[in-house]
Amino acid sequence: MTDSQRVQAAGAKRKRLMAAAAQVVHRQGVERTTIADIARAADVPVGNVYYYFKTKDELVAAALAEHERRLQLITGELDRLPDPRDRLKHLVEGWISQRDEAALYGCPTGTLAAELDKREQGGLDVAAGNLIRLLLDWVAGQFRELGQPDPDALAVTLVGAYQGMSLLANALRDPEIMTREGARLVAWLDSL
Amino acid sequence: MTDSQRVQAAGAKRKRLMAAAAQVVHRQGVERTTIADIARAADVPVGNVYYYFKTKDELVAAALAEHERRLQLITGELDRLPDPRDRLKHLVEGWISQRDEAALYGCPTGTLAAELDKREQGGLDVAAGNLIRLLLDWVAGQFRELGQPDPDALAVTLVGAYQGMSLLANALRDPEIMTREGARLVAWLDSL
Amino acid sequence: MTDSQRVQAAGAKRKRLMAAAAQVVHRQGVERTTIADIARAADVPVGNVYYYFKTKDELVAAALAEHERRLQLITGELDRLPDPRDRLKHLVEGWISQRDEAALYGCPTGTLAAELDKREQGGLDVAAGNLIRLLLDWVAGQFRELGQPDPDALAVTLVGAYQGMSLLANALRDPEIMTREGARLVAWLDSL
Amino acid sequence: MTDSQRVQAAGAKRKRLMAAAAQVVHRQGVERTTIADIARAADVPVGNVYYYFKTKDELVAAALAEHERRLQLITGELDRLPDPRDRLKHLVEGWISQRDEAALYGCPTGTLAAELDKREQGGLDVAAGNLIRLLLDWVAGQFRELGQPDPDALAVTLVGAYQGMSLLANALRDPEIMTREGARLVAWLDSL
DNA sequence: GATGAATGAGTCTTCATTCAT
DNA sequence: CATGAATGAAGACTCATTCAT
Repeated sequence: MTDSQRVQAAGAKRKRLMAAAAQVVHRQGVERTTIADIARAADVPVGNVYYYFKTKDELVAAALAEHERRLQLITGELDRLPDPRDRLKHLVEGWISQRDEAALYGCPTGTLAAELDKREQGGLDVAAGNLIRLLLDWVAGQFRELGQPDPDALAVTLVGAYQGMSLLANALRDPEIMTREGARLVAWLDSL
Repeated sequence: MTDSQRVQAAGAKRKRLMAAAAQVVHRQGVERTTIADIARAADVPVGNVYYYFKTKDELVAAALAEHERRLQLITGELDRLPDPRDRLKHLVEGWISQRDEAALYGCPTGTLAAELDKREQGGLDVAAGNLIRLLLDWVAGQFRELGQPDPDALAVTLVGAYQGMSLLANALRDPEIMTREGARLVAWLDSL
Repeated sequence: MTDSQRVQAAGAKRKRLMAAAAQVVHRQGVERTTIADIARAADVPVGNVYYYFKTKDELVAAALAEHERRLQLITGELDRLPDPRDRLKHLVEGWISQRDEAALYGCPTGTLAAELDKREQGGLDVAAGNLIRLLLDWVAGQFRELGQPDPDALAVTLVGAYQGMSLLANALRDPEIMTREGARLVAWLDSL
Repeated sequence: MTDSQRVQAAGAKRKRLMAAAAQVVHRQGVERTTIADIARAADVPVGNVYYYFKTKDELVAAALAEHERRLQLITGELDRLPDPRDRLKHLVEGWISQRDEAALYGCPTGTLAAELDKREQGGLDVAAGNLIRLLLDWVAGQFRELGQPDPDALAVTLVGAYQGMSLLANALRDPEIMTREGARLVAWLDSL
């Protein structure tokens, strides 16, 4: 193994841990997830996890960062579309396509934020809030480009609707809620 | 102390525990709440809790039942209004009036459902779903009375919006989100 | 078991833990002593230790308190002697009588203070210092009664000599150092 | 880099590790010092430490050896003085000049010996004892040259006083104890 | 029923030591 | 020799649950 391969492997392990943290925490929640769970999912010995993340909270922060990375990927992709309305509609369609995941585990960011907001220390609640704000800001930017009078309020409405429908789909174990509400949102976007 | 007084006292203790469970769990989340936390809030000795609730899960179920009781109280009150549209508008205004609580801890039912849905066993996830369904059904009933074509879908939209705005208010620590989105919902109800 | 017996038993367990903490910590040092070691010595299940002492540091503080209690016992006993010079001489003779213990584990208070002073947080270093100050003050009081011009300095000399001879006896594993240095101190006291 | 330079560099690294071990262990104690602490202080990668010292105990032994080396330096220097009484007085004055260090961390050798004597295996306790014996023997030699009847006992008294005053200065965080007791020792040496 | 105390399984975290290159 | 990474054996601490009166 050459040096660059080793560095890659090390970076790869860190990435595996981040992805595993994001996935396992999404499925089980922060509090019900043990370091051992994440280690197992990433195929890393427990003791070794601490080489990459000094505390469980750092792993949760890494999960948040992973979700942020994914959000950036998605919005980056959408930004290539010329029409902001199309961007928003594709965003909603992406949500709909994740309906089964949402019905099983809810929105990754939303459920994480809800759980972390129960904490009083550590600042992870703020980090989760910032992640949601990132989405809100991007959405507001699209409404602004569309010439809407109050883009921030519209962003809250759209993202709020997403969070609400994810929560209901999850609570009722019914992915079709995502489909129906998603369709309504697309129609609403078209009506603006 | 007579027997009936004792029974009353015992019943009172049970009620105190349910109310404490509902409150503490709302504030701290299920996993971060210990039996001792609830016992302290209810002013009941720890060892005694188990005479009323055999497991922690039963206490969580009791918290759910307490929220159901409160929901029944609210809808029962609203049912006295002659106009179903008014009932829904008052419901939304009630949500707005709870904005500070929502910004601090989110919607009691929604955050509880989100957390319990991460579980695979015990059936508490179903119980939480049923509680939300209760609200959905009542809301759908109002839309039905209003002669709306798809009352169930409208109920999902309204309750989803509530869950979403609560989550955002909580994540961003901004109660005004409740005020603004609530106003939008009232206007929407008026427009139907 | 009656209530008073139960209270006694509970108090007895706490005392057992304090005595065990004092002994085991003296023998093994703070850092090499595990909670399990103390629990075993006190014949208490590990988990139960935390009912009485919330952290390991509290157990160490309890060991310090135990040593303070013993010091109070000793000085209280010595105070019954009419002559302050006799009190000091008996104090030294007590040290000599502990020579085997000293050769094996050093002075309980001194070794504890030396170890705790390596810490930066927690305040246990200060507590250990206060314990030593207690002995210093009592000794200074005797010198004062004897009409000595600088009782505090003499106390430092006497207690310092005790700490030094304990450390040397321990390091060289030679209890006779206590005997010889003790005899010198007694002669010195007589010469004042 | 030539071979001899490499050997020199390697030797330098070893020396850096020994010095770092002596310093860090003095400040933090053996048990609270990690290999990583020493490696960092010596600016040596952690994994590399094991090429020089196979175990942590060997590093502690190296710290002892470093203290022995320093002791040899000091006594070697003092041996150049013609008068053994002067040698002892300078020795004491050296202790006084280290008073701030003593108040913060105690006597390096004494605290190390006290901590190592809590161990049952490994022989480090014996090594620490030997180091102290080295000092005792040198001091006894001076008293012998002075024609004192019991030089060994006097050495125990002098070194014991040093250990005691260091411990008290450390426990009470008061360097002036070193100054005052040191002055007393100098006067005592003059009176012999 | 009431209560303080007891129990032990589970979790996070640290760190000496070893390994692969 | 050099080095970052790997490993696993502890150890502190928590807490749901049970027990003895």
